[in-house]
Amino acid sequence: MRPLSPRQQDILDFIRQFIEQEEFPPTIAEITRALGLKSPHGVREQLQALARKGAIELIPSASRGIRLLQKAAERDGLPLIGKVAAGRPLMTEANVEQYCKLGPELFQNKADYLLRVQGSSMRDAGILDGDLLVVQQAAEARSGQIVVARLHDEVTVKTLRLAGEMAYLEPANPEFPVLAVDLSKQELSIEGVVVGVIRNRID
Amino acid sequence: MRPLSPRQQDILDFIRQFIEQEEFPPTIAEITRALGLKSPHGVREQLQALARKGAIELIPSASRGIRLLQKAAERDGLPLIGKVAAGRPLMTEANVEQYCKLGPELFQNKADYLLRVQGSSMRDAGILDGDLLVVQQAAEARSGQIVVARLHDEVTVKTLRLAGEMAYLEPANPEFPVLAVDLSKQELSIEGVVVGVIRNRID
DNA sequence: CGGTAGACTGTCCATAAGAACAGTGTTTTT
DNA sequence: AAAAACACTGTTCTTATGGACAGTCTACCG
Repeated sequence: MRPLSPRQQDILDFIRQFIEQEEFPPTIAEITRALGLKSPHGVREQLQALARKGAIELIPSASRGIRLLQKAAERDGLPLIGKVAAGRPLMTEANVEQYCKLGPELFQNKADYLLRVQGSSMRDAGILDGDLLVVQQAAEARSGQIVVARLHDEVTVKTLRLAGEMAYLEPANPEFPVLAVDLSKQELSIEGVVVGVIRNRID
Repeated sequence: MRPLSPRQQDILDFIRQFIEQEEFPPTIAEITRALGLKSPHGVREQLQALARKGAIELIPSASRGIRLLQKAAERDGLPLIGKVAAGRPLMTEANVEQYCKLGPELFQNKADYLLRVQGSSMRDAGILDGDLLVVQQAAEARSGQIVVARLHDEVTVKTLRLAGEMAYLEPANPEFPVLAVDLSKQELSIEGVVVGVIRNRID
């Protein structure tokens, strides 16, 4: 989306806030008054500019015919990725089981997708089989973070430890082995960082 | 709220569906057309009836001035209860830290409120200090369920075990003791059943 | 048996609101 | 230096929309 001018941002912010408060979009005249302008035509042009830039959609001849075109994540929620098909990127249509709405209050807007945990290798970190991990997409991670990583075409969730050229993928369960990766020889790709956990089945 | 007539329910359903699809409420004329009616006045009366019955709010003179009055949980999200003030019921205004929106896809609409965990007595059940428990309000629970219970004016989260007149509140951490309650002598009140866990701080 | 609520048709009015045209001046980009 | 985008004022036109009045018919409820 092309960048918005400050004034266009003002208008967009006002529309957003108005919808939040009133539950329906404002009329052009209401926007005009709110911005302290005297003629509705200026606002009208700005709305058309916003529509051209893809920020909103204008429904012709409909009163309050303004629709915000926010990103899919806000409208449909976060994609929930269940089984991961081998060899394909995580966020593929085929991997998405459903979409889950999650307020931005939790996870501070960091969440990009949800991933269903398979196995109990992170049990001692309070991550159990069947839990949903809240993942922020990232290509890099700091040592000590719990990451979603891809190694030999397999996706795994482990605590990342970095030491020079070596990377260690540590489980949080003594029954599982630590995976050691020599970054100069093998490729380890970080898919994301775990920022939260959701468990919706108790027992 | 007084019961709605079938026709009023139709209209309410249509408004709901229209908002879902278009992101703004319909005009009276649009409702009229959608229901296959020929005069807008009938619809108008029905809308006023719906407003009297508290299902909607009509904003005078505003085009599309219909506001759905659904329950607070749907609009504001679930109340998040942080520290519990002693001696007072859980769901008191003063106990609510904030409201969190959670889609109904997770937790199948069972969630009534969120409760912040204090302490690690349920560690081995994957419930850690600071986690948010998703709680369904209930006065009774089955043996084996993880419950929010009140004992001597103190709120605690434990696994419930029932055996005749005795109730046991079992922690999921060997460092904590099992609480035994003789139901014929002491009162144990169940506040709710844990139906999920949310962790929004990793590390 | 009258009263009330529900479920409409049909007409009319005032105004709310989108759409369009004619301008003005500034800033940014090419 | 010209073109394009930005940021407006001001006016006019049409239609979309809420609001009101006058009726009709049915089903209940006490």
